[in-house]
Amino acid sequence: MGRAPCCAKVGLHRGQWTIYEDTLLTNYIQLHGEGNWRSLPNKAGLLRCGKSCRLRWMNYLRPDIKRGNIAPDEEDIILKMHALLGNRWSLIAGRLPGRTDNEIKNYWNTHLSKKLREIGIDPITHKKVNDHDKVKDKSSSQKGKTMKRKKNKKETTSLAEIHKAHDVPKPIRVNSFSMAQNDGFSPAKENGSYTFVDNFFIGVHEPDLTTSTNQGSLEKIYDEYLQLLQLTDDGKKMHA
DNA sequence: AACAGGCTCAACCGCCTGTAC
DNA sequence: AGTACAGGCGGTTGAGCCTGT
Repeated sequence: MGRAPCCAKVGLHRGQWTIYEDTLLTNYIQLHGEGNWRSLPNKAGLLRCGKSCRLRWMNYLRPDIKRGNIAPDEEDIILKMHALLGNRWSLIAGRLPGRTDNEIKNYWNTHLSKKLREIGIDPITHKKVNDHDKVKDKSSSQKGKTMKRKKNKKETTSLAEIHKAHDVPKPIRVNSFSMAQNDGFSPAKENGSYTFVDNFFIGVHEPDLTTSTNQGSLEKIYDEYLQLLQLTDDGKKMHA
């Protein structure tokens, strides 16, 4: 028996949300709270898929959404977290209050991955690439819109497989982390303005701890994730 | 000014996971 | 234990804007 679609798609609105739809959704959630996304559109009088409502709320309408450019310290967190976790955008977003996974994903794809490539860092492995690879990559990035659109599934799968090579444990779904600070953090090696740990690129900016986020310093955040990875790794060994 | 190509980001799609029954 | 459903996630798309020629 096949899986039922998340919603009947016939007769539903798609594409850009109107101000009226936004108002309906916001009003409904303010009255009844989040959740029950499947039944929400009917109750709120929206001709939208429940998933679409959830996405609109999470990525745009939520009152705690932070708008505007990504700050350098936020960028550092993204780089460090991506180096540790790969494309676990929701986990990374959990460390950036007011930022959404979609926003971070977009920022990574449009700015950071490009930036890394320009300074000779592979955005997937976070390791230095040689000049030959850089040239190759540059030429491929200049391909036209059509070529970009024709990117097929197979290619993306192989990228996903590369990510798996990080051997990053699949995280449990959580909204945020709260862990004890680990004091066993080894200082990063400096290479110009780039920061490497054992030849593994973890950031462009020198972390400015005087402008750290209200979640704590970057070092602390980084420590937490290292500890998390350590714990998960220990757990695997215990079960093996 | 007009056009083409590039860039950005909101939204969609399909799969995965957790949970209730 | 098996099944179905709801929610969540990451990858991808495409409309609209920007920029260079």
